[in-house]
Amino acid sequence: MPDAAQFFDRIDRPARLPDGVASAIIDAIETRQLQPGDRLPTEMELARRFGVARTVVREAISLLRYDGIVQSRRGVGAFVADPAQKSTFRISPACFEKRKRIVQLLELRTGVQAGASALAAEMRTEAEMRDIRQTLAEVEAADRLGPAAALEQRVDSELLLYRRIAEASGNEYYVEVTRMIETTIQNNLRSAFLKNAANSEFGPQIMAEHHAVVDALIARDAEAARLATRSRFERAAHRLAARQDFL
Amino acid sequence: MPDAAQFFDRIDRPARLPDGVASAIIDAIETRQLQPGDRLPTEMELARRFGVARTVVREAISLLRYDGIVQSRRGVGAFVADPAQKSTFRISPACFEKRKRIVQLLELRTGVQAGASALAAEMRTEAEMRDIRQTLAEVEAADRLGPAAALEQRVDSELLLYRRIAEASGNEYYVEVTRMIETTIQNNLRSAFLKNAANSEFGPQIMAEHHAVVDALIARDAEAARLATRSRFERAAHRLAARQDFL
DNA sequence: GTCAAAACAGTTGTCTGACAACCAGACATA
DNA sequence: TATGTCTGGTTGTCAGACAACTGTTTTGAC
Repeated sequence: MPDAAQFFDRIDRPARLPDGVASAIIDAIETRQLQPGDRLPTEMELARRFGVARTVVREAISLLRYDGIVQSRRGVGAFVADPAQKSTFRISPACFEKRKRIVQLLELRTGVQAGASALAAEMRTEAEMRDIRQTLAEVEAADRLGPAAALEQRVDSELLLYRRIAEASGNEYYVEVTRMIETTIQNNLRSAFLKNAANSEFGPQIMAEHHAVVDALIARDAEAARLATRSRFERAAHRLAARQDFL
Repeated sequence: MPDAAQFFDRIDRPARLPDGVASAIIDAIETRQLQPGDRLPTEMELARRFGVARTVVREAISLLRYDGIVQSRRGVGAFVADPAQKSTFRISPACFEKRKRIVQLLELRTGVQAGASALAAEMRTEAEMRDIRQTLAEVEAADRLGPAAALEQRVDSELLLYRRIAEASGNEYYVEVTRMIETTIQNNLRSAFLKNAANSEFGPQIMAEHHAVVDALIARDAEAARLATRSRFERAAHRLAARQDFL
C-alpha cells in the first residue's frame, strides 16, 4: 500500500541531554581546550554551566569513562585520560560528512574484510562453505532479475555473503569488527549504496568478483581469497566514490 | 632507592555499581535470557532486584544504549536491540582469560597492522619515513644492550615503531583501530610481553623482521610491506603462544 | 453501536536535595 | 621530622518528586 507518509522523516527530537553534554565535553577535548591530564570542572560546575542537573552531567561523564576518554577519582575529580587509553573503536556519524573520511573507512573495510577472507579460506568447515555457496546463489538470483528489481534484497544478500565469510574465519573479533563497520556504513550511506547498486553494482563483472572470492575459499587458497576480496571491495569503493551524487 | 613498597599492588577496590549492573544485563542478553526485541524490566524493577538506586540502573542502561545494545523509548521502556546494530568495537577484559580468544585477538592485530603497513608504503611522506627510521634506530639501540637491559624501553620503542607506521598510512581509522587493539593488549598482557621480550624477542633475527618491514616502506612496496608485517606479527604471536607461562 | 476525545496508569527523562565515601592539604602534636 | 586530626571539597549513591511521553481504557456525543 503506497503511502505518502514514507516521505516524511522523523522530526529530529531534541537529543537526550546527557548525549549533548558528552559531545560538548568531547569537543572541548578534541579542540585541545582540555588536554590529557587536565581536570574537568566539577560536576556541580558543569551542571551550572550547561544548565542541567548534576545527574545529567554524571551520566555524560560515565559515557566518557566507559570509552576510556576520562578517568574519575572519588573525592578528587575527573581527568582527561591519555588518548592512548581509549578502549573503544567507534565511528562517529559526523565522519560521514567528509568525503575523505568515508574513503578511509572504505579502505579499512577492504583491509579487514580481506583479512577475514584469508583466514576463512584456511578455517572454513564444509557446512560453512555450503552456506556461503547458498548465499552466493541468492546474490546471483537477485542479480539476474536486473539492476532495479529486488534492489534491497540484492544488496542485503551481498552483505550477508561477506558476513558469512567473516563468520567462517572462526575469529570472533573479525566477525565483530566487520559487522560493526558494515552496520555503521549501512546506517549512514544506505541510500548511496542502493543508488549505486541500481547503476553499477550488478551484471557479470560484479558476479565474477564474488565468484573469485568464493572459488578461493573452496580451494582453501588464503592468498587468493585475500587478493580477490581486496580487489572486490577496492573496485566497489571506487565505483561508489566515482558517483556524481556521492557527497 | 630500593623500596619494599614496590611489592605491594594496589588493592582492588569494589567496582562502580553501574558497571556491575551493566555487565549483569549484558550477561542476561548474551545468555539469551533476554532476546533482541525483548523489553527490559522497568528501571524501578531493576533497581529493586539489584538492590541499588534507580540512578545507578539508569547509568548502566545509558552505557548499553551508548553501545547500541539496547534502545529506550520514553514512556514505553528499554528494548534489547538487534545485535547487528552494535555501533562499537570493544574488547572485554574477560576475553583475556581464554587462550583461544587471545590468539584470535593477535590474529586480528596481525591482519590490521599488515593492512596499515601496506597503505603506509604507498602514502608515507619523507618526514614520516625519517621518523620511522629514527624509531627503528631506537629499537636497535635498545636491542644491542642485551635481552634484559632496558626491557620496557625496548618493548615501548617497538610499539612506537608500528604506531608510527600506522600513522604513516594517513588513514585515521587504521590509526585508531591499531592503537585501540594495542592498548587493550598491553593493559592485559603487559607482563607476558615483557617476559617474552626478555627471552625471545631480541637479537638479529627479530631485528631482521623489523628491517624487512621498514625496507619495504622505503621502497614503497605495498605488497612486501604487507607480507613482512604479517610475517613479523605472526612469528611474534607464535613465540608468545609457545611460552609455558602463557595462560 | 461507533468513533473520537479525554482521562488514566505506567515508563523514561530530568530535577532537587541529601548523605556516604573518599581525598588533598592544613594544622596540631609528640 | 613524623604522625595523627580536622576541614573543605569532590565523586558515588540514595530517595523522592515532577515533566514528557505512550498505550490503553473509559467516556461521551452522535
